Amino acid sequence: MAQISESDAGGSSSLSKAVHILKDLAAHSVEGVRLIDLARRLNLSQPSAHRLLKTLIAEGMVEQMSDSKSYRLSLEFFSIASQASRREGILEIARPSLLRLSATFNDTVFLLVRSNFDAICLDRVEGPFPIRSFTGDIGGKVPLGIGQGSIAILSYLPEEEREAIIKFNMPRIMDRAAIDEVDLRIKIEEVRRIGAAQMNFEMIEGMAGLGVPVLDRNGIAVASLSIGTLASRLTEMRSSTITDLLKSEARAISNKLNPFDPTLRYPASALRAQSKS
Amino acid sequence: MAQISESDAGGSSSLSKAVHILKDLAAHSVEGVRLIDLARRLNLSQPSAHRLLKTLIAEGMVEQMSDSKSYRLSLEFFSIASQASRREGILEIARPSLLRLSATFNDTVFLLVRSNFDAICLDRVEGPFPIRSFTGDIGGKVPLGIGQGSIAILSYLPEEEREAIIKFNMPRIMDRAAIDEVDLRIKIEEVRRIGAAQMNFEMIEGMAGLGVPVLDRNGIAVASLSIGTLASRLTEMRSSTITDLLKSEARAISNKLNPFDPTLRYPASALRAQSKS
DNA sequence: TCTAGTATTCCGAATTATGGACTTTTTTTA
DNA sequence: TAAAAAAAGTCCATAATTCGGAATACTAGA
Repeated sequence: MAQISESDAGGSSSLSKAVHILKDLAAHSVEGVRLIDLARRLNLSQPSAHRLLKTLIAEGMVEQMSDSKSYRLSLEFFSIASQASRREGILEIARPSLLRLSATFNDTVFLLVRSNFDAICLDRVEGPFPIRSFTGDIGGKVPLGIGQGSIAILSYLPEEEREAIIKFNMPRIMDRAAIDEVDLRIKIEEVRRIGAAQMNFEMIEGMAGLGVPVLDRNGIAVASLSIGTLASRLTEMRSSTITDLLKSEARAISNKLNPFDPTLRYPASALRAQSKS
Repeated sequence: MAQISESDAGGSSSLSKAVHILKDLAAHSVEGVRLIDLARRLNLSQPSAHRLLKTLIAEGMVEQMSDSKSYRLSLEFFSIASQASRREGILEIARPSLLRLSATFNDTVFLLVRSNFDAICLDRVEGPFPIRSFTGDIGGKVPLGIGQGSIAILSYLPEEEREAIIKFNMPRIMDRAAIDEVDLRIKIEEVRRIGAAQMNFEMIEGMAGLGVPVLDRNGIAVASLSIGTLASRLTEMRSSTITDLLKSEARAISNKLNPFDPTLRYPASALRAQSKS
């Protein structure tokens, strides 16, 4: 699954390897990872992998299961991350919307957030039907351009940025979906016209979905709200109601998100006073 | 705040520094962190800090805010971290119980999990009253021995381990609560007798709580279920009902956790087949 | 008990990180 | 608005750290 990723351009280092290790551990967090498998998957020598793991353990990011010798991410890692009070952020703000939507439609609802060239699934509320989606579970990533939520975001990025992303992502997209650049551009135009991304053609058999962007104050997408459901359940009528509700929740989130985003709006100097060590 | 931590014993490395950077970024995630401040706080030369940050950015763990030049953790980091909490699946398994409990009592319910010498709050469902707890929000940590949920776990660890923890944690505990070792040991015995930890003496004024352990098949605590409420609401009668319900939910979780905990019970070989790269 | 297959440790070779000095950019002050 | 100050980012010779082959210690299965 998780490739070594990216062009190895320039500053490779032991740190990169360590990060790859963390990612690999995350990808196999349930069963844990054995040293050998890790080393093989990431093309590391066994001693190197071992040394890095040892350091990561010393730093509390990783732990070794006592039964088997397998390694996995430590909870402290999770704890550190959640300490980062991005908590005040979109996740908490959006959660009530997700719950409302899920309860209203009896479908699975997703919150995707843009991260560079990808959309990351930040939250997900399950409906009663088992849904297969591109993003997979919370934490999953898709290239911008695949799936409704993801396309909804892509469609509402500044043109220049969008172009760059399309250029970069097109190969990745074609790799995973039967779409070419023309299809994608047509789709984007449609999304911008309607304000929502609907999947007519089924990219996963039997599945369908609908996504709308969550915009910042400049009208640029930072996230998206989407639902995934059985294709048979997405009739014309339902689909229009759903779109409306998604849009209104997205707007609600935008409003809560925007009024004060100090990290973006205020001159950096104004904040600095607080951060005396 | 965040110290450079620990004895610098043995394997120091650039990786350690990188981890310190990540922790520092986590601690200052609201405003973002400037290169200089980071370097000063962590005793790094500016070029080193810069180089490490560059690598972390290349790996997608960190991003640079475009307005100021400050750095902060990227969403991908959070994405990886959230995988860490999914390890045992206990989060998903326990959530329904939390919801039920919270709905039944109208109080705040916590799921704590053991992590080395601490208990980490993995999940928390809010009741209508604002509750202050030791663990704080999701992701928060307390030393094992402080608070009901935490004591519930401590009480059901193997004796030897428990002793080691008490020895290690006692200073940290006394630092934060008016309890000495004798009090703690008496408390633990009581918990083991009753099967639940109840806070009679109020450690946070006006607050009270009740916690029960979630045991693995060997009767060792891996987590705890607890509620936090106003002291005035924890009458004798309520308290006994609540205890019963907590216990029954804890047992339910245990059962779901145990019958198939492949990572623990099955010969490692049985699992390996699946984990072909 | 023996025999893989792994995990862990050692250690000399060499690749990599390091920080002083320098350039560029941003912010503050006059 | 310009000049000064502060911070960000870059370069490079030096020094230290990482690297991986090989040896050793475990562990599970036969």
